[in-house]
Amino acid sequence: MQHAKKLWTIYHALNDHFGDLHWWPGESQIEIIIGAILTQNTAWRNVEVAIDRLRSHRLLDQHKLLRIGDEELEALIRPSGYYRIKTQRLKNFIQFLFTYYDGRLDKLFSGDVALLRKQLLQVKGIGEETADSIILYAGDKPIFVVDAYTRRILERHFLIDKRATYGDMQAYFMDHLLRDIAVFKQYHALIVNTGKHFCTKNARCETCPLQKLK
DNA sequence: CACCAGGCAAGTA
DNA sequence: TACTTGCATGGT
Repeated sequence: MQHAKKLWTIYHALNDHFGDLHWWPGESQIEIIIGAILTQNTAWRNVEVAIDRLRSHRLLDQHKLLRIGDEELEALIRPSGYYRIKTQRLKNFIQFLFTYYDGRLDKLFSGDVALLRKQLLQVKGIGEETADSIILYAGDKPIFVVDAYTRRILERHFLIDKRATYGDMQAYFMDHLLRDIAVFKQYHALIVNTGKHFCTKNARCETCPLQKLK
């Protein structure tokens, strides 16, 4: 109850400041999935360049990506960094999609969420945050996405201790908020924006909308 | 120049 | 379980 109240207070403070962020940026399910993999430990602006290059080559399409050679894909996504390993990660996902779901995203997202999450985590290169981003933003299914900003903000506001795992933090949100897909999407988006603008690694801004809550 | 960015896997102890 | 390291580009 106490936790729920804090989380809603934070949500409303951030929501008043940033407004509706309409996440995830991306026009199709496959584009969102590709972005989720490419943005791993990488600035989003670099990912945008890579995605635009794929778009201009009409490659935001699992059927096309199934056929593409490693070298061509590496060259196209190079601006997003880790381009060799990310090429393999993208192809790992595409292989998975065709092996178990006939290459169809509607099939991928038609079953049980918990099972889907386990399956995604089997794909080499998809960890918890990437799996949850795919499920929430591409699949439009209720799950909360945790990232480095989430940990930093929760720690700085004494809502979790340093030893908390990803699952601990995810449960913290999912157990104390309404199970509302739109809220989950917006809350994570608000956290990322707060992290980018106010709560960077070694800078804490006095104008952060959360400062006045303390 | 150093440090950071919407992680993950593999190795070590 | 809990650290450590490699992966790579582009902005500040």
